[in-house]
Formats: sequence, C-alpha cells, structure tokens
Amino acid sequence: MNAPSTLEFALAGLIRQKPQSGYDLRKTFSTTAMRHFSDSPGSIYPALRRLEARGWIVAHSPADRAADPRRRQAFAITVEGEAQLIAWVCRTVTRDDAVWRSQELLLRFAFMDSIVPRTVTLRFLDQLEAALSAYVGELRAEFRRSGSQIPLNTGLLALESGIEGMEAHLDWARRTRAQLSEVSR
Amino acid sequence: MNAPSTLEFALAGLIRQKPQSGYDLRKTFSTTAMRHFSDSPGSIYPALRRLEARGWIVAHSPADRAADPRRRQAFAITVEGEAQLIAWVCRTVTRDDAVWRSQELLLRFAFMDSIVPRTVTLRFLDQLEAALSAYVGELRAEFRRSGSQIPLNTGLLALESGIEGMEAHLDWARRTRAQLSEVSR
DNA sequence: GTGCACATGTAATGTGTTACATGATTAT
DNA sequence: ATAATCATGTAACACATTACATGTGCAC
Repeated sequence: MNAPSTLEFALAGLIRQKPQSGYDLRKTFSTTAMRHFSDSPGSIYPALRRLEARGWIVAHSPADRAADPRRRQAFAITVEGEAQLIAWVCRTVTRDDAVWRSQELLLRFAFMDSIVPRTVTLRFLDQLEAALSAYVGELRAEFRRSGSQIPLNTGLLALESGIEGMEAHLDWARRTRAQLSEVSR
Repeated sequence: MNAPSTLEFALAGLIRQKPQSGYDLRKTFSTTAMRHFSDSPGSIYPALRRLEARGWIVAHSPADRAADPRRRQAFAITVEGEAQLIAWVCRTVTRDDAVWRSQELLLRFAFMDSIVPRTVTLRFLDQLEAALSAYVGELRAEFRRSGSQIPLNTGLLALESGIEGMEAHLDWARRTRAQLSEVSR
C-alpha cells in the first residue's frame, strides 16, 4: 500500500483528538481554519476507508437502525494509528519539507499537543528554524543575483513576496520556540 | 476540454517571455525560485502537448536531423495563447483565490510585466489587498474565539502561523502597490 | 569508452475533483 | 409539504508522480 496522503494524516489526527464521523470531519474542513482541505465526500470517505484498511482507525457503526437511523458511524483511532501519528510528527524536518511540504509541517505541529512530550515539539521547531533559515538564505542570494541583472519587475517582486512569507514563518518558529520553552520550565 | 491547470499557465507564461524547449522549462523549475513546480518529464511534456492542442503554443521542430540531432523543439506563444494569458492575469481576485489559490495569484502577478499595463497590476493589488484583509479579519476573529475557550496549544499556534503568513502577504501587497504607483508616475 | 548532461517521451498508479445518487430528519 | 440539513457513498475523469525507456553529444 502507498504512503498515506496529507489528507489521511489530517483525518487520523482529528480522529485521535476526538472520535467522530466522516460528516463531522467534513464540517471541520468546511467551517474552520482547516478549510484548505477539501470537504468533498469523494475525497473524505475513500480516505477514511484507506485508513481503516491500514488499521489506523476503526468504525463503530450504530447497533441497529433504531439507534441511529442516519447510519452515522463514529471513527476512533487505534493503537497502531496513534503509533503511526507519533512517528509522523517525530520525523526529522528536512529542507525538502520546508520547500515543498510546509503546510504538512504545520499540520504535524498542530497535532503535537498531548501526543508527544514538549521536548519533541521544541526539537521540531529547532529543525524547522534550521531548514527555513538555510532556504531563505538561498532565496535571498538568488534575489540579489537577479536584482543586479534585471530591473525591478513583477517576477522579482513575486519572489520577494515568497521570501517574506518564509521569513514570517521563520520568525514565528523562533518566537514560538521561545514561548514554549518558557512555559515548559 | 478542461480548464488549464496552474502548471499550464506557468509554462505558457514562461514561453511567452522567451520561446524555449521543454527541457529549458524543466531546468527553470528545478533550478530557480519556481522550484515548487515539479520538473518531472511526466508532468511537463503532457502539459505542453495540451497547450499545443489548445492552440496556445506552437512547436518549432528543427528542419532536419542534421540541424539539431537532439531533436530539441522550441515552443513559442501564439496570439490566442497570449490573449488567454492576458484574460487570466486580468481575472478578478476573489476571496476563494486568496484562500485556496494564493500561489496561482502570485504566478499571475509575476507574469504581468510587459503583457498588461501598469494600471491592471495596480488594480490586481487592490483586489488582493481587499480579499486578503477580509480573510485575515475572519481568521483573527476565529483565533480570538478559540483562544478564549481553550488554553494555548500547538493547534492554535499553527493557526497563528497561517494568519501571520497572510498578514505578511497583505503587507507586501500594500508596499508593492505603493512602490509601483510611485514608479509609474 | 565510460559517464554525465542533453532531450523527449510513455506507462502504471493513485489521488483529488466534480457530479450524481440515495435516504432520513428537522425546520418552516 | 417542501426545503434544507444530515449522512454516506459511487463513477468518471484528469492530473501529477514515479519509474522506465531511448538516444545524442561532450568531457575526461
């Protein structure tokens, strides 16, 4: 079987926080800040079936039709699922993660509470800071190189926007690291 | 035929700037700040064929094998392709664009130079600012609501990171707007 | 003459999107 | 009664990813 998609991790992480139905998860995706995930049934329900096939979640169907005629089924995380989530959030943060999968990194961070000790979260932020600052350095160098060759244009300004977004993320990582290490003392 | 993908617009935009081969485009994706696009041949070459089928680009193959035994083919933009690119960058910036397609927005901005007058670029930045500030306001409200209910956790901090990223983008849009309107005077 | 960069492609696969489909419950 | 929401699913489709495949030119 294939590597789980980001969507699958998002679903598993939410289910671990609280057992819930596919419909509940769709509502979370459509109404909260997690709205950049699609809430279409064609993505959610197959992803839940895949998680079930992996043994990461189990479906608790209502005993009989009378108990819940809407055939709502609550999913709960399994021991295996929780172990896999822990392994996922504990992965080393690479440069590639920072370049191509920054939103998955944020998702991992969001799920760290109550599943891994604070030290893991701090290490994650350290690795994120290292990866981001290295990449921002590369991009800044690229920006200077281009800027000296060609006059100011929208392409260059777009690059600047991307760099500033990364710098904001880097700044957040540093502040958050400081904040969390203070609280945990 | 389906709506063109972001990749197709990226390729068409680059080809409009300078006629080039599929391999050149792959190199651009793998070595420049556009590296978040995949440089895999399995995505690039089919996308170029789709653009050709749409009539947005034309392939200039070498006259004979002797001229270029590497059968390199240069693509150039057509009148139709350029018109479609102009229509694309001129689209009204919606809230949905800001929420789900921010990287496509940046791509549109990057390609505006020398294809639409400065006034269009300024209008784009105005619309972007409106869309972003509205959405940032929503997210800030959501953040305050959650923060008053639950204690500080990584989920909330992740949301804050996303908000700050948007605020950085918003700030960039305002500064860039000011900068461009000054230069154009 | 071996390896690397050039240059273009195909095939299998999987996932997300869109649209369609079904049926129960609640509100107006 | 009629619409909206609850609740879950399937089918068609297209795209990106990965791996594989082919052959040229150049450098060492």
